[in-house]
Amino acid sequence: MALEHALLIALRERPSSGLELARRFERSIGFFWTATHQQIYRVLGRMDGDGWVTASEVPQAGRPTKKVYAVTPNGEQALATWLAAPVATAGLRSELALKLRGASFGDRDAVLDVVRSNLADHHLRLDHYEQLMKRDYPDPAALSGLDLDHYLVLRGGVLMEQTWITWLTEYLEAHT
Amino acid sequence: MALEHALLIALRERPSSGLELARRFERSIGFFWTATHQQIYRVLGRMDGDGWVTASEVPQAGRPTKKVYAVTPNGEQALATWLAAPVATAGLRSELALKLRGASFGDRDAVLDVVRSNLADHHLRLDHYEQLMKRDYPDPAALSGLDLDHYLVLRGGVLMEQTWITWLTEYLEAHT
DNA sequence: CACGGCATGTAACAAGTTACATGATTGG
DNA sequence: CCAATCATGTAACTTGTTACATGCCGTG
Repeated sequence: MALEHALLIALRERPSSGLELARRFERSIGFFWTATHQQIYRVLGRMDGDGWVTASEVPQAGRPTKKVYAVTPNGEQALATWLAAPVATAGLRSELALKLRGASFGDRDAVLDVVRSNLADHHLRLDHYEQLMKRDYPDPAALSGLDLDHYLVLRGGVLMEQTWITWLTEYLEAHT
Repeated sequence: MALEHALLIALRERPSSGLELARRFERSIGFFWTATHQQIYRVLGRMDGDGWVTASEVPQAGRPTKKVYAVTPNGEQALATWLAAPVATAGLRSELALKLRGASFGDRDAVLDVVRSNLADHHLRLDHYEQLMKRDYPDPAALSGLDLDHYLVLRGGVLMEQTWITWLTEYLEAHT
C-alpha cells in the first residue's frame, strides 16, 4: 500500500515524530495523500516492526518527549523498489460527480447549491496553491532535484484545481 | 456512504441485476466511481434489508434466472436527501503524484518510465471519452435533463484526462 | 489547580480488495 | 461431457474513519 511509502518519502525528506508527520500531511503532502494521526501511528508501528524505520526518543524543553522516526537501509530499499514499480492509472472517485449525474432524481436547485459551495472551495484552494507557488518557487526554471519535484507536484495541484473550476463553472452555466 | 447512492442512481436510470450493475460500473459510471461485483452484491443486500430496493426474479431464456433490483419510494427519498446534502471537497489521492514527489529517493529513470506508461494510459482514455462524446452527444447545445447531466459528467472526464496529460507531459519535459 | 496544547496511542467500525465457491446453461 | 459464460454469493484481509483514553507541561 501507499501510506507506508508516503511516510518513507516524508521521513527521508526529514525525520519526524508521528504528530509532526500528521501536520506535514495536512500541508504539502496532503495535496495528494491524506492521513490522520491515528492511521500514521498504526503504520509507523508496523514499519518499525518490519525494520523500515527506527525510532529514537527525543526529550524536549517544556514539552513531552517525542519519538522521532528515521528510515533504515531496509526502508530505503523498500522505497526504491516501490518507486520503480508500475502503478495502475487511477480514476476520479468523486462523490460530487455522482451528484451531478443524479441531479434529476432530487431537487436540482439543492444540487446546484452544493456545486456552488464546492466551486468556492476550489477557488480557495487554487488561490492558496498559487500563493505557495509565488512564495516558494518564484523562478521555476532554476530548480532541480527535490525542489523541482516539489514544484512539479504543486504545479499538478494548480492544474487540477483549475480543471475543477472550469468543469463546475461549465456545469452551472449549462443549468443557467 | 456513496456506493449506496451510486447504485440508487444507476437503478433509477434502469433497474438491473447485480452483474448488470457491475458491468455498468465498468462503463459510464465507472469514470468517477468504481465497484466490483462482490461489493455491489453486499451493498444490494443491505439496501434490500433497509427497504431501499426490491428484488424480483426474472427467468431468462437460455440463461440462469437473475434478480432485478428496483428502487422503492423509501430509496427514492434517501437518494433525494443525499443529493441535497453538502459534500466535502475531495483531494487527489494519487499514488503517481507520490512517486513524482519521491523520485529523488530511487531510480529516476524508472520513475520516468512509470510516468510515460501512465501518460499513454491517459491518452487512451481521453481518446475513448472523445469518441463517446462524438458518438453520443454530437450536438451538446440541444441537450437537457438526464442526457445533459450525462454529457456534463463525461465532459468532466475529458477535462480531467487533458489535465493529467498536460501535467505529466510538463513533468517529462522538465526532466529532459 | 484548571485549562489548553503537545504527544502517543487503543478500540470499534465502515469500506474496499482479493481469493474462492457454487450452480445453471449453451456450444463444441 | 467439458469448457465458457452468466449469475450470485462467502470469507478473509487490508485500509481508512471516528470516537475515545492517557499523560506531560506551561500559563493564567
